[in-house]
Amino acid sequence: MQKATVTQRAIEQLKAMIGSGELQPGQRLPTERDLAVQLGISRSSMREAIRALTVLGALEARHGSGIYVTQLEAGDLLETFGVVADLSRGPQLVELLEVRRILESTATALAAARITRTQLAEVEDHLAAMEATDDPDEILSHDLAFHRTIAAAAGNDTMAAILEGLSSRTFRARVWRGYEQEGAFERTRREHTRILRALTAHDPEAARAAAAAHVGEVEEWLRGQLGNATPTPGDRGA
Amino acid sequence: MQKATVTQRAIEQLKAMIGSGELQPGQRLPTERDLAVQLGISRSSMREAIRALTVLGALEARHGSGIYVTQLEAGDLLETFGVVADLSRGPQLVELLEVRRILESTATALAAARITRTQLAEVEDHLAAMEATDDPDEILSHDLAFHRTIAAAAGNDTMAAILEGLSSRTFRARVWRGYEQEGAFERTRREHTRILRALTAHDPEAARAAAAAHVGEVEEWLRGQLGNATPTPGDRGA
DNA sequence: TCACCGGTAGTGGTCCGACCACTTGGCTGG
DNA sequence: CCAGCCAAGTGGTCGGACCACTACCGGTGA
Repeated sequence: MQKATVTQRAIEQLKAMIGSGELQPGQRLPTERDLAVQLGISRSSMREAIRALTVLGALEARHGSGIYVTQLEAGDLLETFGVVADLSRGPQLVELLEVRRILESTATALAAARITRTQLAEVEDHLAAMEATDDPDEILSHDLAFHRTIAAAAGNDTMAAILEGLSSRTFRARVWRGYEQEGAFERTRREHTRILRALTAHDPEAARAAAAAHVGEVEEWLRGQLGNATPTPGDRGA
Repeated sequence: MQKATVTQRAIEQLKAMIGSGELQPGQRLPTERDLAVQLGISRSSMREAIRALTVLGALEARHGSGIYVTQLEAGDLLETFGVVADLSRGPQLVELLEVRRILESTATALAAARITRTQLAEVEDHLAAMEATDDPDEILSHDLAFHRTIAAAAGNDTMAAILEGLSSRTFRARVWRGYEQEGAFERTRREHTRILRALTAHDPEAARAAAAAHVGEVEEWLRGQLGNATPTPGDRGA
């Protein structure tokens, strides 16, 4: 471990400082120049280390102000999860959907037990908004909000953040481009309605089943696409 | 979107090139200097962009050789997940364990249905090795391998990679330091044995229950710790 | 007195050019 | 023919300069 690059070591040191609590959430770090001196490296290398922790969601650099530790909450650290979904291809997309199915069904079940009247109304609004427009972008947007609200109601922010990454806009846009063109719209509408009904009835088991079926539907469709000669979005043929 | 920093834009461009398939897995990129010229930025900024995609697991820089696109497999891209676990604190650790419980129980259930004789033997070996030594490090090591082998047998590499991150060495070491000191060893042994029995019997439901109970045990313990005054590992008291 | 505003010191962002460390592949000499 | 050396090319590091932006402080006028 002695032969690691200088930058890599700087990353580890910063990570250790954050992990050990030496650097508290929200706290401001010394300047890039000072940090570089402290760790005995050049400012260039220091900047690379900072950039690394920035993309990981642990640090945040504000131009003209300074470098700060994020709140280290689920949303901050799991933002990179969306990148994974964006760069995944072919069979891996199916695996991701499988993970989503597992988590989403559980989250929906939890939500059924815990959801408040206010949250329930919000879910209903998004469902209504989906049916009120023809603009695909807007539909997708409300679809995402529909599931996001449910995930939030489940009460586990970490799970919600992961699901957010697994449903990121570009990821879904890629898959849905083909999916919705097969007239799957009506089916999606029915599935969403069933989920909402289960939530309203506070019936976890029904909610779990409805959510699993909903995601599983897309999953199955995508699995079928992979067998075809027609290249699936995100599947760059060898 | 026009006002983003130069480096940030370079990151997006590289990401887009990979996502669109313009850059294939394993392919070698132009040199840093050439890339900088292509995107019209300095080499410093280009290096930061490359560093960013390197920590995300999308690129790999080999000193003296060049920059290459990774295979973009689950293991490559989800490596950052371990960092999340390392930097999470207090209540967030419980949420992570909850996610792990959900995924691990499902993975174990899947494994029960699909596991081969060879894999089963491997799981058994790790269990035996755990009981044959007193060295905590070695025990933890075989414990991780025990679950890793099961996750692999489930047949979903993406899920296995996520679980790997959720069980990363430092994460578990932090939690276990206190956990195992409460004589939870014997209980862990019993739980592992029950999991193995369910796998051997190819009984998914029993496997799911055993795995959920296993993780849930630690989860409950940690939840209890948070209420105490005694600072939990990873919980830097305000 | 207080709100406004201009300036200014300090911060991150960008660029440049040089040199170092390592890999690779070809060339040389046995 | 092969082993070993050597040189070109690559990423890694460094230092310094300048730009863009923020935040704070002081003066100014109502």
